[in-house]
Amino acid sequence: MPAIVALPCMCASLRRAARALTQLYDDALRPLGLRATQFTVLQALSLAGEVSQGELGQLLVMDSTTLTRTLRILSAQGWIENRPGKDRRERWLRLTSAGHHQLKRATPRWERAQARLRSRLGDARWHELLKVSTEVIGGILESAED
Amino acid sequence: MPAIVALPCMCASLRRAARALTQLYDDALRPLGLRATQFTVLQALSLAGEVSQGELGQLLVMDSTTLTRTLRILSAQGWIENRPGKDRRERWLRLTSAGHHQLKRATPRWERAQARLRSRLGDARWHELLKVSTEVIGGILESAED
DNA sequence: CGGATTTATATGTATATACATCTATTCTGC
DNA sequence: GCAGAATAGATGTATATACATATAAATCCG
Repeated sequence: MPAIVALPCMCASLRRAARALTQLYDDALRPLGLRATQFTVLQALSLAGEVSQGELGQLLVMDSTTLTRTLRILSAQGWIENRPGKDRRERWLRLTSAGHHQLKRATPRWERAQARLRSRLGDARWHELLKVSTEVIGGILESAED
Repeated sequence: MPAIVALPCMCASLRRAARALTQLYDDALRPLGLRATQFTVLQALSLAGEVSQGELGQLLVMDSTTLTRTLRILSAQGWIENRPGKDRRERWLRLTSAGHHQLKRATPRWERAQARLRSRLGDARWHELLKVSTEVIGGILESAED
């Protein structure tokens, strides 16, 4: 096993960690034909309830046009549905019952991946990483204001 | 500015942070026609010296076949060159002088992005995040051994 | 009210990413 | 040394991602 060398660039370091994490979660979810990213969208919709595509993009800090393609895949699987709102430019998204079911089926595997990682990291670093990976975004969005 | 909501999934949280970071660094490097990912490869090669594609993949925790495409772009720009090693399956990679020059040109912009983020985050969290984002990978690779 | 502006999403395009598979090469056991 | 296994990288394919631009709808202002 190669030792993991620190990188001086925060962006490179976080992207690298994200790649490694994605491997772990993708492996866990692969038997269900679900990618980590797709699981994230299902879980986010389950937590957020009915939201517009733009709101989902804000929640995930993801360009809302990027979501167009991912949502199309999830729609094709029958896991989400969308309908126009009063403002007919918007699309309101929610899980279908098949989507709820798929999320439910995937959740134990996701929990095992989380638990495995958490036990390897230790609770302190686990919470630390979860917290800082959320906080760091604020620092970036502030900068972008100007 | 939307408040950033914590996500329960570590993978989702890290991927989201990586997207946000990538925005910041891409914005900083855009005037040079360089993506954050490409900068990462140039910087990694500068730090690592001449390495094979596989070794670079290990350093970045990136599938070495993924590198094939990125390296092609950097080669087309004249920033890297590769030659076969004694083992003729391998490709040994290194920066060209144009590559060194491009890295040098990009470095001040990268440093400003790093400094901006670091001052927003504070030194403690900056170091924390850099450390944990490196350590978390070990936890994953161990799991994958079995 | 109506034209100009803004906004939400879709589409075209380029890069990032991994996996399955393929080819060329090296290594291993005999 | 050779046949079979293992390895390095290339290629095909699918998804992830952002940006520029297009389209449609809403809002603003005179």
